[in-house]
Amino acid sequence: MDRDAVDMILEQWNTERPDVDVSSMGVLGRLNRASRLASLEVQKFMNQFGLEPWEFDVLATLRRSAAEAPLTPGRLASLTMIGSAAMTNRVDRLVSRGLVHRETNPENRRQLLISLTPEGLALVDDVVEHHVENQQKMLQGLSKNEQTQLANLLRKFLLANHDGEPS
Amino acid sequence: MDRDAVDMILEQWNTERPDVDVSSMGVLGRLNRASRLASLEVQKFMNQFGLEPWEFDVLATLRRSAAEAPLTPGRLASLTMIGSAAMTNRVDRLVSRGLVHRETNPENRRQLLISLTPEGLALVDDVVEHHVENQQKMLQGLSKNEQTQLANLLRKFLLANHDGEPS
DNA sequence: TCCATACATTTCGATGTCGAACTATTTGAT
DNA sequence: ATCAAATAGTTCGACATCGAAATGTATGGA
Repeated sequence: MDRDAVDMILEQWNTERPDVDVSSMGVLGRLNRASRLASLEVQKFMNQFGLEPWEFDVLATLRRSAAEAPLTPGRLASLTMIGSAAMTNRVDRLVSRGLVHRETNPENRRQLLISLTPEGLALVDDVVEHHVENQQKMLQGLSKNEQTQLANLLRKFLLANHDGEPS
Repeated sequence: MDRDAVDMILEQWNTERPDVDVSSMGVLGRLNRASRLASLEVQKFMNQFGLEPWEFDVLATLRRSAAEAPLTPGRLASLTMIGSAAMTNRVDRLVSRGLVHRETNPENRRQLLISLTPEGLALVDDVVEHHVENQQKMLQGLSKNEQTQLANLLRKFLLANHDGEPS
């Protein structure tokens, strides 16, 4: 098996601090780098469609939740893992691009309900197909079996570290 | 095996768009979430030592490279995966905290050489020990064997996607 | 030797996020 | 029925990053 940049880093640590067991960096360092690398690729990909990754993130969250009650900014924020202040900003921009609707909930006038416009729906339905194709290209270095293994190990990590969003 | 948040997301997609194979999201979605989760934990951990993660990142990069020629801002930037403009800012702050030294290279006055002060060295040497302990705690949901598998799969992903920094 | 080019770093303007303070609405205890 | 507390969203100021332009230094060919 070939060596990667993290192998070099671990070697440096073992030279400088042989008393410290840095094997955990072999896992978490690669986790970090792999995620960055994938995000960069998604950025390049989305830009081809005139989208920023955060825009797709919101649109896709709305699209896949179609069966549920309409989403509020707060719920959208927690689903996309950002603060509510940032979601105000994101919704602003998506509204002015005509991709989502923002209307106050008549049954609870503290909340807003965010929904896809026909344009937003058509866009996300188109982009998501190409997006998963692009993801498959990123994963083609791993066999289908290895992909499943990787997903399972990451799930285990997530569950062990209390991942999960509030109701 | 228990279900996590990503399982729910995949299920939603399968309901809304059964024509799209979203299994790649099972891998890359978890990769993203796991990395975020780990970064948040590192943030909390570093704050206990009065450090921001980016500060530790720079100090640790300097520390583990001690055997090599001193690092320039540009090299530091590429090793820590940020732009050179951001590294100017980081070094500024670390200098004013007295943790690193910045001096022009007499042999090439375009470059600067960044080095740890005694205070910076002592700090990073202390923190890194606790840091890896904290990382081990994050990984304790996985057996030693599973940790190795995970590292190997991530390495394979990284190599397949041309990770690696310029010389 | 001169000067165009390459290189290393910094400055500048723009962007996106965060936490805290603020406004508006609802809920629940009395 | 009233009002304090809880909830939802927005505004504000601070901060770290980015890409592009600017500055300063070195190199190599004529």
